[in-house]
Amino acid sequence: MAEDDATTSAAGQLTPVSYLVLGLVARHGAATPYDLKSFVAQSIGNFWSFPHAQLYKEPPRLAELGLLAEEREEHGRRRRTFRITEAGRAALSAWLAEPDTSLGELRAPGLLKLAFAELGKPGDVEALASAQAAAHRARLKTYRSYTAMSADVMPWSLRRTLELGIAYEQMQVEFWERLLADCATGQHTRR
Amino acid sequence: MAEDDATTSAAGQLTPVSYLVLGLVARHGAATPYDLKSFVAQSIGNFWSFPHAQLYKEPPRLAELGLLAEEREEHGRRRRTFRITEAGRAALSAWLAEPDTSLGELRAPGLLKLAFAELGKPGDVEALASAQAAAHRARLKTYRSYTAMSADVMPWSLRRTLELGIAYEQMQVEFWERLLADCATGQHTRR
DNA sequence: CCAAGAATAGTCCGAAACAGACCGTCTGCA
DNA sequence: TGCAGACGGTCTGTTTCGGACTATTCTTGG
Repeated sequence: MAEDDATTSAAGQLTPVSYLVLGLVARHGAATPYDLKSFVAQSIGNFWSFPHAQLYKEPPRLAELGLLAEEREEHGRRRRTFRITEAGRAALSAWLAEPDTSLGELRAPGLLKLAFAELGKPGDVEALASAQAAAHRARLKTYRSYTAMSADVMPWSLRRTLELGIAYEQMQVEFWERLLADCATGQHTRR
Repeated sequence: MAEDDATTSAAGQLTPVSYLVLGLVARHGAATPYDLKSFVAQSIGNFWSFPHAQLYKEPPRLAELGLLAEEREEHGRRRRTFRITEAGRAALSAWLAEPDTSLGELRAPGLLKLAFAELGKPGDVEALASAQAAAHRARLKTYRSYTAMSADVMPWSLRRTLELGIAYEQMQVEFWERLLADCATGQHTRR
């Protein structure tokens, strides 16, 4: 397999983190790992946590694959700045072009606890539901405050993901509040 | 710290998987790792994937901590059967009793792709939205078929988590269908 | 002006998680 | 009776994960 087709040859080794990095670098023109860390923290990181160590490890790896170009300060903080290459842009485009049918995961500790609520003491569910509702309400509020951002810092695609985040949190709040209400009326063991 | 308080001493080393195993064993009285694997596959595994290797590794670990009791066939398939101990029941109760405020994660590859959609070709988003909507509709249908199950195999707590699953998938379907509709009318780049 | 502390920027490591290959055992039924 | 498919389990090599740790630069108030 020749190296002149980065799209094909590298695709197998690219993970979600890879595309996250490629996408962020492409969007911003150039970025240091630290920049990536910040971008992630205020966007996708809300849904999907990426340990920052990964955001430092991934760019050099992508550079080796020829998808990014690296340039490093010699002195001071020795920042590493990355830019996307043509091959990188191609790999990103190819990924964006293939529609994804995978469903992802919903790793919610509260949900796991609820699944075994029947084994706990009577009051436990109420407390859980109440805590969860509050936590999700808080996050919903945060998300809503983001909607005020201007289009410059928030491309439409990002705004769309924010909308999903809002819809998700709203659903969670409704779910836990409904559960709480049913607990109050003794409905929860029936149905 | 004395060993006579398993609740306190073991709590630090217990992960979500631990409680999943404790809970399943408690619910069913006794279980082999293989049973756990099956239980997980048809319930929580839909939201949160646990590699089966973990469900084989965790029970012996919990047995060492005194939270499970192990008993093994000497011949044939050499099944390992686990039962919950008093200490295990206590640890589980303690976990259920503390309300959880963590929000969990939403690891959805489609969402990641959407976040960078602005960098792709015009038709890409439609294809993605269409594929995602279809996938979530399919899962929604599966979940709905589960609601027919009797209360024997489906305790109320599990039924509740199923309800959340349904609400979640419904929200996803609506989100992607709305996006698709907006694409058709050229709305997506504005807003 | 300068010291303290906050924010910036990056490295490193051990412990888990993870995916999946692989291997025996048993049951039903053709 | 033989074999397909479900059962039941072990193992291994990578990645991921979380967090501790270091060093540089900026800010601010005394």
